[in-house]
Amino acid sequence: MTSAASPNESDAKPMVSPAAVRDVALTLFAERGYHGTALSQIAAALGIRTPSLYNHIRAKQDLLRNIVTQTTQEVWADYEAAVDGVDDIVERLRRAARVYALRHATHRREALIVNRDIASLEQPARSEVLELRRRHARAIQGLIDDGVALGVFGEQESAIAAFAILEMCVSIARWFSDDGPLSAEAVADKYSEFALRVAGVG
Amino acid sequence: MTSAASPNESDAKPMVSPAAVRDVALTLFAERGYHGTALSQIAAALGIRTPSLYNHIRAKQDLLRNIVTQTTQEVWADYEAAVDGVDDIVERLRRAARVYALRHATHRREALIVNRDIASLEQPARSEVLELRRRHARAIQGLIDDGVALGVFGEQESAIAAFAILEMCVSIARWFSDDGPLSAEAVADKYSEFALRVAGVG
DNA sequence: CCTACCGATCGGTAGG
DNA sequence: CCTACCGATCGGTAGG
Repeated sequence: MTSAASPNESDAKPMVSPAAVRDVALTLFAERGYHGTALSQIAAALGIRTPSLYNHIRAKQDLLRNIVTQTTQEVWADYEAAVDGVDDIVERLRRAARVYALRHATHRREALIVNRDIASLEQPARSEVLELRRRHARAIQGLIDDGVALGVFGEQESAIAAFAILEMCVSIARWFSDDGPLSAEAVADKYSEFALRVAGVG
Repeated sequence: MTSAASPNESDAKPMVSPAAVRDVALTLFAERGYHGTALSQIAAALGIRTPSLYNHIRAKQDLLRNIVTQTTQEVWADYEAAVDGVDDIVERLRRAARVYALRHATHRREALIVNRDIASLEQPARSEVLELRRRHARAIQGLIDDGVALGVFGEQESAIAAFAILEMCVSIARWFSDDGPLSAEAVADKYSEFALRVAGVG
């Protein structure tokens, strides 16, 4: 009885790591919010006592900052990769919306936390995250402006349309399930079509 | 110096009421979330001590329940009034989306709380609110189904389109300002157009 | 990884 | 509307 216990839960032995703490925090923050989650709950889910968490993290706030900043940076990297080398403006917007929608179906917990607990993120991280999000929104707005200039998109209110498209995609995190009838890819395809319609394509 | 002090803030005298407590709670819950707001902060904003709040409320949870249930009921009443007596299916969806969008521009704090702190609402209120929201979403989905059956709308995935439309409107609460270039009515008009496009009109 | 413990703050009550 | 106070819980530290 000294080795190879069950992976986690109440009566297990070892098996805790910074990544495991982060994963539990991801689940609980997404469910109850940052302020609604106590470190004692994270510890309990891992089968350890609260002070033992400090072998893996330095502070509760670090968990939030880690989750939110990493996710936001990945969103921007996704965007750049999605439009890189693509010339057609319809295809650029389609891909930008698609990759954003896809992330919200495949990283639901991260998305819920980013969009709910940013106010709980301390400075300077909060400002950095907000700046990166603004850059993303402006990029989407720029795509719409480009399409309008080319006579391909009809929506003149590009800033509002960009917000509407992004937030529509964010909402996927609130209902998507891997057990549902549609795959993450199918949902992403559908939402990228919605995005083009909002931009006034065709 | 015995009567008629400034309306509120630190050095005022009387002027607190259940409605005033609710209004401050609305602002602080919207800013920091339910669990992120302490009753001591609400009291401080009103210029009174924490225990004095209990002359106006019975518990912190009552404030949240009051805000969330009232808002949700108003949303449903808005919907029913908006489509009542309207036959044309395009106009029905336009009005349903318009009134929902308008509410999110004119009741931003309520909207932010409803969409962020429902998990903090205790039972049975939470189930009641979620049921009413589902009814609303199904009603929007029904409008899309009707339009598709009539050959007016092109979007077959009516459930997903309904969610996308609703959440797009919700997001207005995250950026709208009365000081911005567009009025609440202009924004509501724009979003109701977005809604029709998502439904695949024309 | 633990027990023991810290000061601070939480929502809320007693009793004016 | 207040002061005084309650038990519970918070994030976090000491010291193994």
